[in-house]
Amino acid sequence: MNLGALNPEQHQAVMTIEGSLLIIAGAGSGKTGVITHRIAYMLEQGITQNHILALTFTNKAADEMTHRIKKMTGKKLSNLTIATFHAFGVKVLREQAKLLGYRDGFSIYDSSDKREVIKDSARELGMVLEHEDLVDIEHLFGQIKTGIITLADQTTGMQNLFQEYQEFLYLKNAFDFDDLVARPLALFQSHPEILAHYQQRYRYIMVDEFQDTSLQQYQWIALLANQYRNLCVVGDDDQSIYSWRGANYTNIQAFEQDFPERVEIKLERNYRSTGIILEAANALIAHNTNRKEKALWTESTDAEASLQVRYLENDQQESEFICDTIRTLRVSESRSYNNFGVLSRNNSLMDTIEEAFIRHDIPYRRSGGRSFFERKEIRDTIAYLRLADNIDDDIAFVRIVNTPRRGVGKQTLATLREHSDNRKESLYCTAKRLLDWEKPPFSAPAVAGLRDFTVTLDQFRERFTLHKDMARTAGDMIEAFDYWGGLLREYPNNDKVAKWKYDNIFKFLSWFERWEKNPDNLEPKLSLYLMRIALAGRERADLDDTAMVNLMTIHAAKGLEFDVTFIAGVEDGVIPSSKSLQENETNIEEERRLFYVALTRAKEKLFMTVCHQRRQMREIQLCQPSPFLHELPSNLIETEDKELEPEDIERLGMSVFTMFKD
DNA sequence: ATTCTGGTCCTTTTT
DNA sequence: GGACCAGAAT
Repeated sequence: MNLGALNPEQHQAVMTIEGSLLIIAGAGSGKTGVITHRIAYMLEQGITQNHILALTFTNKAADEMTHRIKKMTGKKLSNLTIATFHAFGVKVLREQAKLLGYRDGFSIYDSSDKREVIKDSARELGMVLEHEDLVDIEHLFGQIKTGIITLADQTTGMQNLFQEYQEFLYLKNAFDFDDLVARPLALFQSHPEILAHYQQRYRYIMVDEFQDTSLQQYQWIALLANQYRNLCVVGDDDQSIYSWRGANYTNIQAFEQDFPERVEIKLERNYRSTGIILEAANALIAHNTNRKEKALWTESTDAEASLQVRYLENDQQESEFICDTIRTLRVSESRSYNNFGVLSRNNSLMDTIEEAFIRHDIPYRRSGGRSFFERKEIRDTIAYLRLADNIDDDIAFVRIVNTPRRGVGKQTLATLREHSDNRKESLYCTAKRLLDWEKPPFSAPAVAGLRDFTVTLDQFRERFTLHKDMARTAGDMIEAFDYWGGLLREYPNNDKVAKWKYDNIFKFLSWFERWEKNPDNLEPKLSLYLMRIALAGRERADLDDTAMVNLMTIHAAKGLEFDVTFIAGVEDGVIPSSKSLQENETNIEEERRLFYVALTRAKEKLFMTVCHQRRQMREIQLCQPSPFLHELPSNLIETEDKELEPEDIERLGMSVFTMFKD
């Protein structure tokens, strides 16, 4: 380990391993390096892996850290816990599942699964829900579970629905995302002996991205750290961008109160961005109130550096500009594709850009948004696996019982539901029970379809319990269910699409296989893989290290950096998002932080693009530049074709007029 | 009667 | 491009 490379503040942060520690780490201040060095130092001091817990927000960050520490120490890290809060929650829940009446191999429900369960619960109570109600309730239940609001304050109808929802989850042997934090916390609060057990085990705790912890997550780790009080939190209040998910940057203040003996270290030297970019970012964030004063500084002065704003006519031209610039810079400055990052406030903006990348043959990697794992064929495959693993997973059952089509429709499902509700039995078990009747209460095709389905699935369930060649088994299962035939029927005159989709499935299975066969993987079980992908969700396993341009939301870009960064759609209503401001005007500060995060991703060159008009949901919308642009010192910004000179504003006015004429 | 097929609305950010 | 509801095909 080379501690010499650290600056004095970083050095102090690494060496302070006993007691509580608050590290305020500005953007690009080498935070990850400090955390990994600190863990490596602990190991060097003879602290066993067992006693160390490091919590992060994304799997990517956790993997990156593990990788770096492994490289630094050259040790096998099988007992070191570096995980996301949610993954750590799963670990605790697996260890304590019995206590909660759950069986091993429970399912984890994401928000669309959650919505289905709410629907089921409502149906059970005879409630009819509009789509909007559903979204609201989903949100409400999340808030109840994360402790933002209390169940007792809700109407009796809502309380009943919530109870029913919980009951349904339990019957399906499933947890939703919020449970992964809420249940372990509740367990620690109600069972002192369990808490004591985990306190003994995890004596050194570290939390990354502390500004993004929810109140509940903070309570959880504060409880865990209460015995040994070796808690180190690392955060930057200026990069708090998850308040909509319950993140509460006042946790920093709570920490200061709860751990008065803490040591506080500020990392203010930035190693990432050039002076121009940093100065602009500092000027922007200074507009926020109620923040910890920071002065980021850098010694980097680079002649190549630049900060540009480009005004384009529409989103097509914006995409063209981005493509052109990437292609030009790649050649003229011999940069590799993966040194480029293209960021946007929301997913939908990326569609046009993505199309342009395809048109121009620019290899790209799109993360966040509708990812690989959200493709229908992949979700179907996962549902097959989920049901094979957890027979009570009704949501998976409903998804695939008629995929490919096998004559099991609405009516059959209704009958099935009716019979399962009476007995509190899962749909799959109900189906099997009813099929054994002399005269099953289904139509003839449905009987045949269900029979086929259950027989095949049972056969593969058997094979999965061997925990051997699971990816292979999964492939055989897809084949046995004739997914290929289903695809051909679905795309009768487009077998290219069918082929592509089928290939996706096997690409997915090859990742599964790689995970399964990895020698570092101590417990290759189907349920563990399913949990892993449920938690990794949108993050695609970065298996291919081919150079690709990175296309992502600003949220997804946090913690990353790019030599050349584009921020697309720097327009009023996009960033700051009108939706967000509608919700609450004070959200402007969070939107500003979001923009701050975007700016500070750039190392050398930063391009911001603004369109005059943009196609959104079949309609052409006129756009104004983002008010945040005025908060950047104008002397730093280059606008190559000075389009905002008075005569051009007039021209813009003209085009607005022409628009309305149509 | 039941499954299937073809038209509508809507998209902030994610573990 | 998907979830939803209304008619067509079996």
